[in-house]
Amino acid sequence: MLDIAILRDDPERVKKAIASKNADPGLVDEFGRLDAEWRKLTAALDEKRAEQKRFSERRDIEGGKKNKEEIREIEERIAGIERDRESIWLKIPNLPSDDTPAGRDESENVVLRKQGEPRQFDFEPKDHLALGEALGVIDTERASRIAGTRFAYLKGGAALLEFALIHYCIETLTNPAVIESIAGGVKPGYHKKPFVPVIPPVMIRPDVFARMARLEPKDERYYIPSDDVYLIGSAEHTLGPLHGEETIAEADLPIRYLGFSTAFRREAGSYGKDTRGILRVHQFDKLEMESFVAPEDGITEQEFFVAVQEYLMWSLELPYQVVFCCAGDQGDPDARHIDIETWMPSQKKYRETHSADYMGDYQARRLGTRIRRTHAAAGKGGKTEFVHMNDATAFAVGRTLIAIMENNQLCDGTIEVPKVLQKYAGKKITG
RNA sequence: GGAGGGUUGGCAGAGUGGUCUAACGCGCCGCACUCGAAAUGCGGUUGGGGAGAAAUCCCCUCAGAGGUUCGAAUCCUCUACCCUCCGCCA
Repeated sequence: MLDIAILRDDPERVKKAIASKNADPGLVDEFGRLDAEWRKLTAALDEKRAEQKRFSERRDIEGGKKNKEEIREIEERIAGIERDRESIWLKIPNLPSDDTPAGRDESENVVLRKQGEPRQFDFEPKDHLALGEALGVIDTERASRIAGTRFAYLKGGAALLEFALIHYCIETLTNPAVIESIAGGVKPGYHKKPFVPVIPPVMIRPDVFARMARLEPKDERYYIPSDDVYLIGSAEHTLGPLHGEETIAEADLPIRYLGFSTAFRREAGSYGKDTRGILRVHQFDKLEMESFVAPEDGITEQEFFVAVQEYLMWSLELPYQVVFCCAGDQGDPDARHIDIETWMPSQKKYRETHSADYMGDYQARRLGTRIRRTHAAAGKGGKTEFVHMNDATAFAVGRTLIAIMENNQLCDGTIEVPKVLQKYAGKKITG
């Protein structure tokens, strides 16, 4: 939810900004019209209510009765307008940061940097499914008979590799020395607090989901009508609301979580896309970073998250590129969106394996997550304001498995385990 | 699934129809004292919203929604959550 002050003070700026995200700028005019009406009625209602108090103080029962009816009338008119205003308000997406590249869709995303060279094979590389089936570690055929398309069994070496990634990731992100060095690389002296590992709920109530601005598109979500809950599409969905309706002391920031959960996605509208293997499936496991910081640290924190992602991918020795997503490719609640794409030899292109989203206060406003300033330095002592939130992938396990299998395959169809994972999964996957 | 008890500001906690404009305390913020701090003293401190150039004034907010009443933290209804016990269960 966007700050109402911006909507009122500079609607033209908002119109321009949301148009760049392919949203309808007419929403802003519609909001302005309803807001003006709402303000007029609210002033009238407040006056009537003040009057009502005076009637009751005087024990003027007759006057109170009559005035009360007038209050009800105005209340009814406001209720409708308020509902309309709210529904328009929620449709207005977050504004892109100043440095977000312009562009209508992903074709206009900007590659910021590349790391590692795609490997030159002296044989024809296979894709992950061919490799996995030959080794007997990925089974989509039986999975489709049992659960439907876009499901898979990960067995043996593939399962071990998943646990290795999880173990390695948790060990890395909870290691104070590693985090200090990554944070220091982003900005000297930047917050060096390690992550707290979390296993969050995988079900979420509709109202909370909406406050996270992640309920839409509903087609993409699994819904369980008997209990009125949704399955999450990312640990972000239940980590983000963790401090809803709370006021966090500034001294306790940043709060950094590393969530591990299964993610559920219906993949509606992706029929026929990426149907082979486990690149796009209904159920996959993911390690997700989520953090709460003071507004002035918001962008640095996102850069820190990207640095963590790069550290992880660099240490796995996988070739990747960092991409700044243009305004048109940003999610609704995002102010700044950066992706990491990893080289997939079978497709001879980089595919998205990570994303890092900076939301500013867009989610925090509706979640009611505030911080209380404790330092008088900036004249902010004791004041509360909305926290700024970031979320980012640490490992989308399935896609990382694909990248490891395809990039590290040998001519005999076995797979070399990245060095940093060998102590958990052995040197090689042979089936 | 059944029975009972709860939910009050950042925290703790009083308040069972009319100065609740929510006590006392802790914490927090500001000021004074101090070289600085602690201690102390004084003042402020839920969160939102509206009107106004401003000073300021007003409204909402006691888990959430609705109701009764001239008047609700307090009475009624529903919902959510927490605690205790029983049942079931990994």
